[in-house]
Formats: sequence, structure tokens, C-alpha cells
Amino acid sequence: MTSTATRGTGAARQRIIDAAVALFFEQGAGGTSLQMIADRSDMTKAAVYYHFQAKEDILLAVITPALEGVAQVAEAAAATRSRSASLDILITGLIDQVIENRRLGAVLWADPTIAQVVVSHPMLQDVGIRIHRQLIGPNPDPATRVRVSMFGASLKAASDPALADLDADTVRQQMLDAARRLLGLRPPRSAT
Amino acid sequence: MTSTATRGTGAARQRIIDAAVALFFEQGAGGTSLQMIADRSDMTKAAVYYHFQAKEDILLAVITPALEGVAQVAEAAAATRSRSASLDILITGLIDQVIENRRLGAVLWADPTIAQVVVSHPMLQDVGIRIHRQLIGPNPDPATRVRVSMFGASLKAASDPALADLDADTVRQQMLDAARRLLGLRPPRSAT
DNA sequence: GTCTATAAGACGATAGAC
DNA sequence: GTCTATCGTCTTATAGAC
Repeated sequence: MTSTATRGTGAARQRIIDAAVALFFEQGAGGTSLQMIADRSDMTKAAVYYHFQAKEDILLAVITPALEGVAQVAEAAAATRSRSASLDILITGLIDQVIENRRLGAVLWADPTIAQVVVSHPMLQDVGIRIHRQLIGPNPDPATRVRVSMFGASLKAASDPALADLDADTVRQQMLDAARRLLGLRPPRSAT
Repeated sequence: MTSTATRGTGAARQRIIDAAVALFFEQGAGGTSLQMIADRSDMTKAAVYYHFQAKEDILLAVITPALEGVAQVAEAAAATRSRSASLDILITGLIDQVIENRRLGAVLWADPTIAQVVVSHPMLQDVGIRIHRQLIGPNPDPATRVRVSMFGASLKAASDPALADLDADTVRQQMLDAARRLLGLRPPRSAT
């Protein structure tokens, strides 16, 4: 269904993707070789090449589903008229995304190799540009822009090893609370 | 004077370090080869090896001065009795550090390869642990820990290409302001 | 669908000329 | 202090057996 897929029904393919995410998180995408991915997937290098034609295809398979989640958040926010409600959908949705897959969040928002791949694929880059515009809103003064950049970078906290002992829901709630304060928002309805 | 230095008086050595920082920022430390560093420094690979015995020595030469700046911030904060004053020294000092070298900040706080090198050198790791403890303070509840993680990650904003057109002082002031709100601090004396 | 075997080149690192 | 030339290893990627 997805254009990235070359062959493979799914089981071994997913094992490769999971191994890749773990290694990208630990070593960075640039520091990860196909041999490492093959070893973690309990396969040979050649078996990996059966499922993916090139290393970049593995990168894309890792990135694409995550960016699809982000794209859905952008759509939901665009469907709202009120600026403050739309902003709240954005930060809630983005935090939900990085909590849902805590490791993937770090890879997606911080790895330079991933950033290069995203930039070289306009369809992926558009998602990033669109959500960035929505976050900044109609008033792009320096204060807002700096806050939005800090918020984006702060999403990496979800995968901070120092917070690994906290359960997902606590991190989610605290991140949401802190993000609202960072961006200068009131809680939408019920207070903390 | 520094134990990292192997040979070289300084000129070519610094060119290598500058090239390395730029490449680590663009490609990640794991994705940067000695050949790339040599090309950017307008040298051959062998000439680079005259100044540094191994690739890791280049990493250390990049990290060490930056971490020394962080260590000074930690010392200044430790010399203060008041908790809120010490916290303010910490966030002001750390933001000053990442503004001073906007590219190095991103590398230092986000690259997995750098993180691995820091962990393997106890002296460097201690600096990170100490400043983390000081930021969290005597009351390590989940809310504080999540906020501190977000603050640390948010320092990467200083090197966000989307903010490259803003002058350093604007970014510094806005980051400081946002960080205080994120961590729930009052401005120490004069308001914004 | 997974394997062995291998190609062609880039990798980190060294030796020795100048 | 910088060079060329080279080492053995590891890299991405392919071909073809099973």
C-alpha cells in the first residue's frame, strides 16, 4: 500500500524497523550501519536487503508513519476556527505523539541525518513546515518564534532516559502543563 | 596544557575543530568521517592525524571547552545559598553558553555519539550529572523532573535554523524569559 | 524468504618520504 | 608540519544458490 515498501509481508519487515528505531536512538541514524540493523533483527545483511532496497528506504519506513501522525494533528488543528483551541490541539497532539513512541520522538526531532532525509522529500518536509506555521500562528514576532522553537525541541524530553522510570501518563500530563506555561496558554477547561 | 592535545601549536588544529563542529551539526558526529573533516579543513586525512591521534580525540577537543563553560556555571550556582538565586544563575548561565556558540549547543545536547563519549569519560559525565542535580534541586518530584528535562532539551532552540535571522541578544532574552515561565520562576529583579 | 559469496569502495589508522 | 601510499577492516549493495 505504501510506496516505500518494496517486498515482504510484514513480520520480518517490522522487526527491521523496530531494530532501526532502537539503534537510531542509541547511535544516531548516521552512526548506524546495515550490519548493526541486521544483527539486531537476527538476520543477515542480505536478508535486510530483501525487504529494503537501500538504507534510505529504512529511514523512510521509520519516519513516514510518525510524520503521518503529525500530519493528522495538523489537520485537526486546521479544522478549528479559534486560535487558542487550535493551538491546544497542536500541543496536545504533538505531545501525545512523542509519548506514544518515546524513542521515536527523540530520533525524529533531533537527528541531523533524519532531518536531511526529510528535507530531500518535499512531501515529508511539507508536514513539518505546515505544523510549524500553525504553531507560530498569524503573529510571528521574535518572542513567539523562540517559544515555538523551544517547545519543538522540548518534545525530546519524552525520551529522556532520566525520565524512563515515570509512567507515560505522568510524563504526558506534566509535559502538557509545562508546554502551556512555556507558550503562555491558559488550560482550556479543567485546571491542573 | 590540556591532556587531549597530542601535537600541533594551534592554527591548523583549530581549523580542524571548527570544521568538525560544523559537520557534527550538519550530519551528526556519527555521520561525519575523517575524510569530510579533512576536506573542510583543506588538509589531507593524514594531516589531520598529525594533530589528533584518533577520531575520538577530535570529539573530545570539541566537547571539552564547552563542558568547561558549563562546569563554571555549576560552580557559580553552587556558591549561592538561596535556591531561587542559584536556579536563576543556572538557567542564565546555560542559555548564555548555547547562545555564545549556537551550533555547538545543538551538538552537545542532542547528539547520541557525543553522549556516548561523555558517558565513557567520567570526568565529563560528572559535569552533566552535577548540573542536572542542581537544576532539579532538593525536591525531585515528577513535575520538576519533567520540566528540567524539557528545559535541557529546549536549549537546542538556540541553534534552530528557523531562528538564524534573529540576533543573539534577542534570542537570549526570549529564551531566558520562556525558560523562567517553563520552570515556574519569577524574574529575579527587573521584569520584561 | 533467507542464505553465501563477493564486488567496489570508504572507513579509521599507520609508515615513511619530504 | 604536511604529504603520498598503504594496511586491514568495514561499508553499501548485488548475484545467484537453496
